[in-house]
Order: sequence, then C-alpha cells, then structure tokens
Amino acid sequence: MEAKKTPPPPPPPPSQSTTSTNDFSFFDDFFFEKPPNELVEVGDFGPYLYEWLGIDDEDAVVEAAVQTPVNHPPPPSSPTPSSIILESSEAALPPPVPNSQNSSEYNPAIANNNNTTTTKTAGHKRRAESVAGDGGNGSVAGDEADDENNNIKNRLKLRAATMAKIAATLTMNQRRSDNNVPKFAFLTESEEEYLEDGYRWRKYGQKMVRHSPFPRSYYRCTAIGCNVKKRVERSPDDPTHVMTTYEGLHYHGLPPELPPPRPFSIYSSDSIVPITAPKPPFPRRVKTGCSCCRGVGGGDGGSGSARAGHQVNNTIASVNVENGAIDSGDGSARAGNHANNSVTSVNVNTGANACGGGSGVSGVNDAGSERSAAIPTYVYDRQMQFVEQAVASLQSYSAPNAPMSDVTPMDVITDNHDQSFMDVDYEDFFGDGSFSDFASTSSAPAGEDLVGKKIGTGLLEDILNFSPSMAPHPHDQQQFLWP
DNA sequence: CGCGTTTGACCTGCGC
DNA sequence: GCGCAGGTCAAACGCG
Repeated sequence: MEAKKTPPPPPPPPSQSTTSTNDFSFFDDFFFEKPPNELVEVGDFGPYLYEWLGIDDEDAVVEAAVQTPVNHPPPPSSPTPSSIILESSEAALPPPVPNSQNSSEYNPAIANNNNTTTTKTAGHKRRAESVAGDGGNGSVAGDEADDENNNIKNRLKLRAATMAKIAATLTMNQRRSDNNVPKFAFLTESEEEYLEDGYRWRKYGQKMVRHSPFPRSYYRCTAIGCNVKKRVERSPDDPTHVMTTYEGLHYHGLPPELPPPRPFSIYSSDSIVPITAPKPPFPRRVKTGCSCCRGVGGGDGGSGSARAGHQVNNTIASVNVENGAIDSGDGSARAGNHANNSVTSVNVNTGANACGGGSGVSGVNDAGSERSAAIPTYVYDRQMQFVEQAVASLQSYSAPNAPMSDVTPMDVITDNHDQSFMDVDYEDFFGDGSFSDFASTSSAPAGEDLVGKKIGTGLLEDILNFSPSMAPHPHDQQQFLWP
C-alpha cells in the first residue's frame, strides 16, 4: 500500500498471554469496522497477530485462507473478493466488493488515483467520483496495479484467515451475541407468513415463543458462505401483520433465476415512478400457494413451509434497521412481492444504542433529537447497505404501481464509538428524495449517482453541523475529507 | 433421489 | 443451582 495511507491506530496487544485466545475484544472497534476498501494488514496488529492466531508465519495465514474458497462469482475487475469466507462473522464485515456492477467502486487503487488524500473514503464517494467522469473508470497502469491488487489479495487472505480463526474461536453464544451483525426488521401487513424477498432461504428451525401464539420460523440464506439469517413470525399484537427480522447482510447478488431489483425511490413524491419497472406478473420463486389458494390458515406447527403464492395489499408499516447490541425485538416483515405494497417508514439504526423501535410503529425515531456525534463514513456506508438491501428487496418485489407516496421521511440514527447518538432527518440529506443511487444496479441512469454524492455530502455536513465540538474517532478523520 | 421442511432434542444465557 | 426461553441442530420426513 502506498505511503499516503495513514496507518490505523494499532490495536492493543490481543492479550497479555498467549493462552487467552478468546480475547478478541480488541477487534470490535478496529478490525470489524474496517471500511470496505480497508483491508487488514499485518502491521496493523503489530507482532501480536500471529502469536494470537497461533500461526507461525504469514505464509501459513495466507495458505489457510486460500484453502477456504467461496463460490461467489467475483464482480468484474474486483480484486479477489471471493477469497473471504467466514464462519460466522462475515455478516458484520463490509463486503470487499459490494453488490455493485461498477467495477471502479471499492477499488482502492482507483480511489487513490482519484484522490490521494482520501484513501479511506468509502463507497459512496467513489461512486460519485466515477460518475463525475474524472477518471473513476480508469485503471492503474501496469505493475502498480498488479502490486496493488496483490497487496489487496494478500490482505484479504489475511483477513479471511484471521476471521476464520476468530470464528473458530468463538463459542456459539459468543457468535449469537455478536454486536456487529446488523439487524433490520420489517412489519408487513399480509395474510402470508412468508413473503418473498428475492433471496433463497433455508428453514432451519421453528419454535413457539412465549410472547406470541404464533410460531417463529428461522431461516438462513442458502448462498454459499452467506450467513444472513432471518426470523419470521406473525405479530402477536396484530395478527394481520407479519414480522421478519433480518440478521446480517447479503454480500452476493440475488439468485440468478430471479429478476434483478428494480431501481427505485422510497421517498414520498407523487412523481416517483419505478425506473425499470418489470411488467407484471413478475417471475416468482413461489413453491406453494398462499392462503387464498390453498388455505394456510392460521396454522401453527408445520406452517413454516407456507410460501407465499402471492401477496396483495401488503403494507410495510415500518422498516427498522439495526446494527446495535440491542435487538429491536420487533421482528419484521418484508414487502410482499406483489400488488399494492407500500412503505410507510424506514428506520435505520446502526448504533450500539438501539432505538428499540416498537414493531410496526411508523417513524419510530423523532428526527432532530439527540444529535451529538459524528459517524465515520464507512459506518454510514454500512447503514446505506442495510437500507439498500432492505429497500431493494421491498421495491423489487412490490408492485410497480405500489403507492410509494405513502412513504414518510426516514430517520437515521447512529452512534459513534462513544455510543452517543446522532439523529438525522431523512430530508436533511436526502433532499430530493431519490434513493436510487443505492440500488447498486447497472441500469440506473448515470445522473443518479450524483444523487449519491449529494446524499453523502449532505449527511456529513449535517453531522458536522450538529457536532462541531465532537472530536472524531481517529478512524474518522480521513473520512471527513469528503469534498 | 435430491433437496427442503419438520420437529424434538440440545445448547446456552439469564433471571431467580 | 434450577428452570425458562430463545436459538440451533440434525435425523426423519415429504415432495417433486
């Protein structure tokens, strides 16, 4: 890596003795929150890394990583993103290359080429840069590019091996309590227990829960290496609503047999129209009929296989995104894949202090309250990833004529490392309401990427305006070089 | 036969 | 320490 990259603050020694291999707490703040383009280097950890890993040398680390391939097809021109495979914690990691078809995104070499002072800038900046036509689609010439890619490869491998080691070290319950796994939830008015979202899920459990007469079903994403899970249950308070909670992020695309997500906008506007709305009826991966077709009824046990045949008039009453230690506990639901679905609010929370948003409560967080902290842009990026995925799912599988005008301003709540809150009203930085930039689709008109720049810049300005005296986290300082 | 679901058992954390 | 609750496992089962 070039010298212009400011070394991250070295983590404390993993442990005072080599025996406490379970002490990985020092990764929480540093390791797991590396932005998408920031890969762990050996030097980041000082001499303790291999000792902590119990591995003799770097070759062994890399070798271990190479032996754990993932079958995800890498995006074009991406520097070996598929080398990452993690047993449990990968959901918490930003993707080496996110769901984007812009090959220049998340390419540190290219990003560096564009701006030598913002090596640590996150994805949205690079999006904006590439659209600005200042070389964002360019490439690093010759050996320099090769060296850079090799460097990235090696560090990816190292991170993979390290994370695998960590995962192997974690006990089951340590994994369960991983605070870094993002969670987001939907509450959907639907007769169906299971609402298609475009991903393929495998059910691995069902259980009656105390607070509800309805069973809770547990699903895992079936994509290789993907650890995203979701819980599905009917709301005990309002049985007309289905709650679905997602845990983790998909770092892969939709199954190929599915239609790609439509570009979209979730913001309230009469003028909003889907950009490339598919013509109904949509292709669907529906296995069995819904209740209107075969009468699932309110059946308890054994109802887990009830796939949606079609959902009509679903209403997304709330979307709650959370990356915090505290589970919102409100479950969720996602958009049905059919007619007249609507989103009434989106609530994002990546902070350790969860909003605890109640289920189905629209606009859980009051905009403008408790503005105090700055957030790193990569945290913001992760927020946007959550939202991107969540809303993309909703939008992709909702009807083209869904009454999106019902959407209310989105609140974003996050925290910094000090866990203080910042609360930004959606309208503050999503000024024109367009959210399409984050759909990471190749079909979005180029102009929409400018929207992304606008959003990001606005957010940072908003943050800074509300926290002028807040010293940023050491990781953050470079993040705020966003022009 | 393969794949996904079902479902009882098991594991773990937490409160008392 | 015990019981409860949530989450997960895995063998059995069912369907295409």
